[in-house]
Order: sequence, then C-alpha cells, then structure tokens
Amino acid sequence: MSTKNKILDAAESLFANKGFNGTSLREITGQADVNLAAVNYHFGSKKELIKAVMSRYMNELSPRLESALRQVCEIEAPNLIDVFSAFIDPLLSLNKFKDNGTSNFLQLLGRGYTDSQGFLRWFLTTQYPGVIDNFVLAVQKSYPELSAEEMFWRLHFTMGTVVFTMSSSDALIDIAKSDFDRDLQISDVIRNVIPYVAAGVGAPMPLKR
Amino acid sequence: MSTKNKILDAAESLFANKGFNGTSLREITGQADVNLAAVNYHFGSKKELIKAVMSRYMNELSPRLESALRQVCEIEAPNLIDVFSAFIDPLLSLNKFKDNGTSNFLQLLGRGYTDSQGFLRWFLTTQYPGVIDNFVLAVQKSYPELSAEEMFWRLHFTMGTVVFTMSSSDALIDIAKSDFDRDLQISDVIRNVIPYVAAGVGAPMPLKR
DNA sequence: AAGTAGTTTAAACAAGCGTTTAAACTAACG
DNA sequence: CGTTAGTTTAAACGCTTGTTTAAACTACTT
Repeated sequence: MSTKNKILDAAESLFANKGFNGTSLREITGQADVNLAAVNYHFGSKKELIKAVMSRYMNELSPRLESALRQVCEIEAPNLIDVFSAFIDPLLSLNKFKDNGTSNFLQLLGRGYTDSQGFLRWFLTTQYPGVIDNFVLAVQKSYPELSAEEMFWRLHFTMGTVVFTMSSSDALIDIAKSDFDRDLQISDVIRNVIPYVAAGVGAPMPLKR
Repeated sequence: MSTKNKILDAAESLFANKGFNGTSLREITGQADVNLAAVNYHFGSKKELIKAVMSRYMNELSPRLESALRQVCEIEAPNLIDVFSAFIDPLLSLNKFKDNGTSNFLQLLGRGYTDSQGFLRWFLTTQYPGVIDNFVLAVQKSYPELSAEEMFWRLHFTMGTVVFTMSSSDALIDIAKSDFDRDLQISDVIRNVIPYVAAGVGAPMPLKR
C-alpha cells in the first residue's frame, strides 16, 4: 500500500478515537509505519490531512446520499421515517469501502463538529451543499406544515443527536453488551436512532407565545 | 476576588469556548491576571482544575434538579414534557449564580463528553448518581410502556441532542439572528429543544424484528 | 520585633508539538 | 551509464505544553 494511503488509514482511526487536536502526527506516522516528515510531504500540513481524510469519505458518500434523498422526494406522500431511512444504505455502504468505515466516518463527523471551532461545518456546507439541500427538500415534502425556522432548529437537533450518538457508539455498544447482553453493530445503532429523530422532527408545531 | 476564583472563572469560559484540550494554563492565568504557577499551587494539576470547574456547577445544580424531578414523580399522570420542563428552572437558575452560567455549564457538559475520552461521564455518574436515578424514575412514570433497553437508547440520544445543541448554542443564536432576525437567548434554545426531545423519547416502541 | 504559615512570583524544566531542512535512496528515461 | 524526478529518511528547528523550583512577599501570631 502507498505511503499516502497508510497515512490516511492511520489518521482516520486515530482521529475518530481521540479527536483531531488529541492526535499527533507522530502517533499517526508511528501507527502507519512511515516517516514523520511524510505527512507534510504528501499533504502539506496537518489541517490538509484532516481535509483529505474527510474528503475520502464524503466523495464516496455524497452522491449516494443525494440520490437516495431525491428518490424519497419522488414518493407520493413520504414520511419522516422514509427520509431518515434514506441514510441507512449509503452510510452502511462505507463498510464495504473500508473496514469500520461507517463507524469511523460518523465519529469523525462528531469530532469535526466539536473540535476545531466549526471548521468542519464550513467545510461540509461549502464543499457538499447538495446533500443538505436535498435533505431539506425531502423533509419539507414529508412535513409541509413545519416552518422554516422550526425546521432549522430541528435539523440542528437531529445533527446533534446523530453526531453525538455516533461519536460515542463504541461505548454504547459495550454498555448494550454488558447491561442487556446484546451483541450490536453500528447498523443497529443507526436503526435505533431513526424512530427517535423522526419523532423529534415530526413533533407538533409548538403554540405561539 | 480570590486568586482561586479568578482562575475558576477564567478557566470556565475558556474551557466552554475552546474545550479542555484546546485551552492552555497560560491562557487561563493570562485572562485571570494571575501567575502561571497559581493553578498548580491551588489545584494541583490541570485535570483537578477541570473537576473543580465542573463541581462548582454540579454542586449548585444537582440538589435543585433532584428535587424538581421528584416533584414531577408526584404528579398523578405526568407526561414527558413535564419531565423535561423540570430542567428549565434549575438550569436557568445558574444564570443568577453567575453571568452566562447556564450557557457555560451546558457547553462544558458537551466538551466533557467528547473531549477527554469519557472522563466526564465517569465523573457525573459516580459523583452525582441521584440526578440520573430520579430522571429515569420520572421518565418511567411518564411512559411506562418504554422498555429498559429502549429507555437506555433514548436517554442517550437525548443527552446527545442537548449537549451538542448547547455546545454550539452561540453559533445557533447568531444564525437565528442573521437568518430569521430573532434575538434569542439560551432560555429560548432550551424551550425549543424540549418538544423535540419529548417527542423523541415518546416515540412509539418499534416493532420487534 | 522576630518568626512563621500562606501565597505569589519569575524562571527554568523536560517533553511534546507541527514543520523544515538537506542528504540519502529509488526507479525510470534518454 | 548518467541524469533526473520522486520519495524517504534522520535530524534539527522554534515553539508551546504542564509542571516544578526556590526566592520574594504578605499578614498574622508569639
């Protein structure tokens, strides 16, 4: 395997588990078994390496997501469960693309939102706006009564639920094993969260005060 | 004001805004206008300082929360909106206790959950178990059909929603101003999130597969 | 007034960080 | 074979980190 890919793989799992700030280039190059200077040679800087790790996933994911969400919009009367279920297959397809792909990607998403002062939010909204646009369209078709303002809040809450859940999914799976004797996978976590966020976004419009 | 409190105040706002890993002792002592060595003299280490910042809030908050949740349990037929609304007054009371108290505390909670590999989860569950126990009791009384396993998941999702929302509440308030011309406060964010999490936790039990 | 416990201070410590340098190595082409 | 472009390497750079040291200062007690 190429040095570049060895770095990307090592950086990905370390970033997912310990955050961007919490992972040093020496840890990455140590786990990748390459020279320290290779990161700056191939990627220029640590920040560019972070972008490269995220891009590798987003380039795989965003066309699948956009197409799945467009399909939902073509349903005659879609509901919110349909909308959120559209995420399942594209997300799980990351596991074929790479071992632990789904889990790593979702954890990275969580890290990027809390580490590094909103840099990742800028990255996603500017580099991959198509996903967000199609998602909003699908939600609007499923719940037309939802005002733009209310939608803004609820989509943000949903982002929080998903990102936070996934960034601690390893711990959750461990607890499910010890407390309920269940052997769960990341796909089970995804399936569990869908009814929750669908109900949250679909909550009745609150009365004006 | 005492050196100790100057350090605690500076550390609190810096930790909330930049995370625990992202804040150096030199930034803290610089903003507090005290000597660098004062942190280690008064608190022993950075880790102990983090605990002290969290404890200052939890010691104020946990008795109020426990009592509010116990009151909910005494309602004849409480619903989930009652349960989550019980958090409002205790959380907002932190604003009397300190400027920006509510916002800072909730942001710190979010930081602690994602920074520092679950150290804060250990801290909260071992040091303040009474809050969690009373919360679970109140949810059970409001939604008895919810299985223990389903409850575990949904409470975790809720934690994620709240913690993530609050850790980025400053950004949210800014967006609400620019996009919808609304001047919101942290209390408005709290009131917005309650219908969402109440609906999420109250979602119908999924069919067995 | 001398002594003492508590606090503050400037300075230094060792360790880790991201990045840069320049030399060594590799492989392909003319 | 010699040259050249691409890659890897060890070493060092300058800087920041949390922590420690020992001297200076403060305020209260004997």
